[in-house]
This record gives sequence, structure tokens and C-alpha cells, in this order.
Amino acid sequence: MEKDLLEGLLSELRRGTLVLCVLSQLREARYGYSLIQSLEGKGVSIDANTLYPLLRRLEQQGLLCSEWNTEEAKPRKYYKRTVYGDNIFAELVKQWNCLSASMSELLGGMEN
Amino acid sequence: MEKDLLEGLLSELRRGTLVLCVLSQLREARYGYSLIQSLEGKGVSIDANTLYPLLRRLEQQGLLCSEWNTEEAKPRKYYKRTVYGDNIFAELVKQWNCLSASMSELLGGMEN
DNA sequence: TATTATATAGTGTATTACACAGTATTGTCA
DNA sequence: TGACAATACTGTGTAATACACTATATAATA
Repeated sequence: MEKDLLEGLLSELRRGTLVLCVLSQLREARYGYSLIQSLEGKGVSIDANTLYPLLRRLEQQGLLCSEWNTEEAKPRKYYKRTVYGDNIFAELVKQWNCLSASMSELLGGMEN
Repeated sequence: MEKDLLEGLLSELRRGTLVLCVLSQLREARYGYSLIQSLEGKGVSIDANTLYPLLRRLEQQGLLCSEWNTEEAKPRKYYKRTVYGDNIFAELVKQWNCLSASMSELLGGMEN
């Protein structure tokens, strides 16, 4: 079975950033399928089978709220950040910048 | 039990970067305990109970090799990257830079 | 019309890996 | 001697992604 090692490590690397990516796009309401393509276009590929459970989880945690729109051709479930979600998101961004800076420092001096 | 939500998300954020942090420090041989403090000093805090299993896992995956040094006062287990580890590490750094750039773009236009 | 593909969302399971708490040993220093 | 720091290991619980599968409605195509 043994999935390719590098692939696994890269998955891990992207793992924590998924929430950040998703939250960043949900200031305005959007539905899952459009998110996938929108993120894909920006160089972040997320599997549908990963996104949908993630959206529901974030909603259950109170970071997102959702609403079905049945007026359009196909029924779509729109998600967007709650106020709480806004706050958490802001804090995550701050910490991300911090982490990112630490990493640059660690990886920068690679000739050591 | 419900651990604090923000804490959990931050853990997730750091999670994938741990391997990268650790690998970055192991061009030269080092033992676990010194790694913890060295990383701590650089703003990356990693729990001992997280690091030791991680080191053994990376060794088992062939990215690190280890050696006991019993000549010093206390017996220490030194780890360092293998050639394979060097290659994987280089690739991870590349992907990290890529990911980092994508994130900047996503988070940059936060007034949208 | 029948068939296929695309858009859209859900569920269930297995794997993985960190976190946490506890154990164990050996030096050092008061 | 007793307490504490240095050093490493293990086992268990939890949390989250990945993967494969299901399901529906609409658009496209043969």
C-alpha cells in the first residue's frame, strides 16, 4: 500500500493551511464546488472529498454558517464566515505570518 | 474536554511544518534534546514527546540515520540526514516556498 | 429518447500523526 | 543523600485528511 513518501510529507505540509485557505475565501458567501475551482486557479488544489467534510466541520465549530439556495438551477449550499469566524481567521493569519517568518529564518541559512 | 478551538487550529497549522523544521537542522548530527532547545531559541517550540517519536519515524523512513554516542557523560543519540533525506528535504523546501507564495497571494488581498 | 457527462453535495472508513501523560536512566549540585 | 536537570522511550487517545463510494439534478450528446 505504502503511499509515496514525498507525497505524504507534502500532504502534511499543506494540511494545516487548508483551513486558512478556505476561511480566506469565505468573507463572501460561496458554495463548495466553486471554492474548489477558485482555489485551484490560485494554485491551491483541494480534493472535493476533503473540502465538503471540512466545510461542515467549520460550520459545526461556529466559524462558518451555511444556507441552501434552491432558487438557482441546481441546489447549492452557500457558506460564509461568521463574526466569530472573522476573529479566528484574523488571528490565524497573524500566526501564519509569524510561522512563515520563522520558517524563512530556519530555511534561509541552509548553507550552515 | 473540548480543547480550545484556536489552539487546535494553530496546532494544525504548525503540524506539517515540523518535519521541515527538524530536517532543516539535521545537516549536521544532533541529538534530540539539543534540537528542542535550538528550535525553541528560533521561535519554533516542539514538545519532547512529539520530537522523539518523530525522529524515530523519520529514521525508519530512511530520511535520517542515528548513532549512539556513549563516550560523552550521558548517552546521546545523534541523528542526521541521509543522502535520501537531503533530496527529500530539498524538494520539501521548494514546495514550501511555493505554498508560502500561494498563501501570501490568498491572504494578501484580504480587503476583497 | 436514451445515454452520458458535469455540477453539486454527502457519508463512512482507514490511516496517520500529533499531543499528552507516564516511565526510566544518568549525571550534577546543594 | 536528595532533588533536579538532561536525555530518551512507550502507549493511548484524538483529530483530521484522504479515499472510495453514493446520490441527485441538469446539460449535452448520440
